[in-house]
Amino acid sequence: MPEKIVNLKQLSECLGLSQTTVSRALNGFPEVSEKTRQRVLAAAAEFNYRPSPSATSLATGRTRVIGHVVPLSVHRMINPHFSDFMGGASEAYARAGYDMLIRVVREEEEESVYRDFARRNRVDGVVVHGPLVDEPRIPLLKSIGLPFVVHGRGGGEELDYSWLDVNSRGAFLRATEFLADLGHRRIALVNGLETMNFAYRRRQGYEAGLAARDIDPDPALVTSEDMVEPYGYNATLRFLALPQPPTAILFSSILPAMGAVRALSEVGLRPGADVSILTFDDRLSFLQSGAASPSADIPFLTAMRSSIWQAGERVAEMLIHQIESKSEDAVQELWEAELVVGRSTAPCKEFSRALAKEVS
Amino acid sequence: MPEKIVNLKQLSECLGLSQTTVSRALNGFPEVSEKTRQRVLAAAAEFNYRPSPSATSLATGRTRVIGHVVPLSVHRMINPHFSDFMGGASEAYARAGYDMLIRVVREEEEESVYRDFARRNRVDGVVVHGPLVDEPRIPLLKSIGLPFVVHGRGGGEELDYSWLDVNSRGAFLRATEFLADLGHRRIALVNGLETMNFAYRRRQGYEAGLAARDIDPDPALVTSEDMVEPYGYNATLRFLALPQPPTAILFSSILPAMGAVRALSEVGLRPGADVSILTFDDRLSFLQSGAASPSADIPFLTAMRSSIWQAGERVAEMLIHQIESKSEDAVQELWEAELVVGRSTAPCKEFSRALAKEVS
DNA sequence: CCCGAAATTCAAAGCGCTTTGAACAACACA
DNA sequence: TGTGTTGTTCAAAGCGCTTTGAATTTCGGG
Repeated sequence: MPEKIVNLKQLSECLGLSQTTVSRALNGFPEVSEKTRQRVLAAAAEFNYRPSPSATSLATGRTRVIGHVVPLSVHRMINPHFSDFMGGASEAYARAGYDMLIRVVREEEEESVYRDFARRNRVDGVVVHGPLVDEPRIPLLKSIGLPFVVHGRGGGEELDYSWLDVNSRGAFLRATEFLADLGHRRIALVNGLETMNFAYRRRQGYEAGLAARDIDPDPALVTSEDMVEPYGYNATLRFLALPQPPTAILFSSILPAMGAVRALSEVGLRPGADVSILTFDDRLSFLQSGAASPSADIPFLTAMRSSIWQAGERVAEMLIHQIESKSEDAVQELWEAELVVGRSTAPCKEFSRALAKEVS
Repeated sequence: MPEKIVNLKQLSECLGLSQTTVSRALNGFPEVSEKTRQRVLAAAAEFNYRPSPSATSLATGRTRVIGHVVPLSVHRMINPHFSDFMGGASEAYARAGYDMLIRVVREEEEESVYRDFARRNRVDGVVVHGPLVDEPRIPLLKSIGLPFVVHGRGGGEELDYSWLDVNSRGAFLRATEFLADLGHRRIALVNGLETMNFAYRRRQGYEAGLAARDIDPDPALVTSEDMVEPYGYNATLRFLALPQPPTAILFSSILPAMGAVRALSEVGLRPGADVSILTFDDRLSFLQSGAASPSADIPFLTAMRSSIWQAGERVAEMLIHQIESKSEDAVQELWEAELVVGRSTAPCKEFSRALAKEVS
């Protein structure tokens, strides 16, 4: 039996009150007597009254929905980094009583979709994903006045909007120095697409790290693509075929790093012992074992870690706060990735030999 | 400058027409003269008019939004199978002009959320994910009259609701027979959680396959957990430590299978040559290389394949059709997984030896 | 017992759209 | 010239909520 639905009017008639009073009682306005409020709440519970979202949003202009606009380009929705971020965000939304709305659009439609969202109150705010080095969405959203928080940063001015980002440059600087300090001189970088600002910054960090250790960058050791597993597999095999293969490889994500592990095992090389592998690790949830297993004491892969799931949660919180406080103040958070040493990195063999010779 | 927004009333005033006529012209009603319709369309384009979704949905009861209710239990939202499905679904929604709404809820709230969705037209329909062997959501949704399509099937009566499923039992029967025909007698199963109906059916297929080849099932060779990478890693190591380790392992997803590959490489065994590995492969997008790489001619893993992305697209289409045609007819689709032979399976060594001895 | 202030409650006007039922033109036919 | 049709257009009544401005009740103090 399709449950009988009751609206505000019916509820107020049952109570012998006006809609105004019932509405106010339900929404916690102060000018309702405590006795009445209790009566109203009791009746609402009894009849299982729920306000209609469309009516509420028509009347108030607020929807309690946050939008995520996803360009159709395969690269985004698809990937587990994105969905882990969304997992975190949707939990935060759930806690605050919001829903998440996803709209997949053709690249060129993105702008007009934001305009619609804003003009017609489809959503109360949006999250901007994967900002490019030159990011047009940020000025657009500012100009139309739709609340937003960026996951990452655009390339230019950074102070007049809210964002949360990981210190990519710092993380890759640190990672490169770590490998160099193990004696590696030929360090490769398997980077993400460098139109994305985070990838661009990672490259900067990598180059700064090389410079800090007086290593000449070699263009043959750098590659930039979409961060999927086969990419790491192919890149690794290509590197190993070089006249002077790298002794360490730095990966932008754990997915290509897994591809690398597969490639190494196929050619009979061991991660760590033969080729050092260090990866940025977003702590993708499906790669973590639930309970702390004993073998997890020393992780397999050496990594710069930062949870993208938590980033999603935090971005959602920031956005909801911005919406509810109606504040215009930009809030920024820069997270540092944590270096976790695992078994996939080791001192460079050539370096050790050279060192031994020198000592003797 | 927050763009000036124009509503139906203003638009009709500019045109010197009534709201009725303008609304009908825009929505393609036949009783508007062609001349007027053209004028209206032109003006709507000029002023960039868009109807307000909340007003429309308040007036019509339709929202052009499809809901996905995701229980908070970590296992679901999190995993790439789910998000690949969602990727496919959201593309189908985009094509049809729908939005996807995601609501994360505590397990025990799920029922009341469906009730709200239905009563207050929050969404036009919902997709049911991961049906259990005994699935309460199906009768609930039927009783409240909210359109839905199930990805998978419940355990009981299957004919009175719409679903799309892969023939899990058939796929695992086939896979088991394939391994048995390579001479393997000790075949392990690394299954998903068997409260899920699909996992339950996979187990049935596996057991049927063993029975068909006169192999006694060994409980020590079967395990059932959440399908993440470390699970496959741990399970494989555990199997290898058995007094009589399996010579072939059947995986319910490519993620634990990847964990297995990692485990094997750590203990110095080769997939295929030493231990055969066969996995169900949902064609997770982030594991496919974009372009057909030459090395992809013979895939690495032998697998039963079926694209979960496409399943998402199709489920979305079925649901939209159900909503728009208002038809009550249940539609079912059962997809067959395709066996793709890769390099991770090979004849059983013991068996080959036995065979050789016999022949000589 | 009356008065003004404070505490409650209410009727009615939106919010922006769809849709019903009626009105109005235009037209052919007798 | 009047009549019935057909083709167009319209005013107004919702849809279910919030919110304004006014009305009503309550209550302490004179």
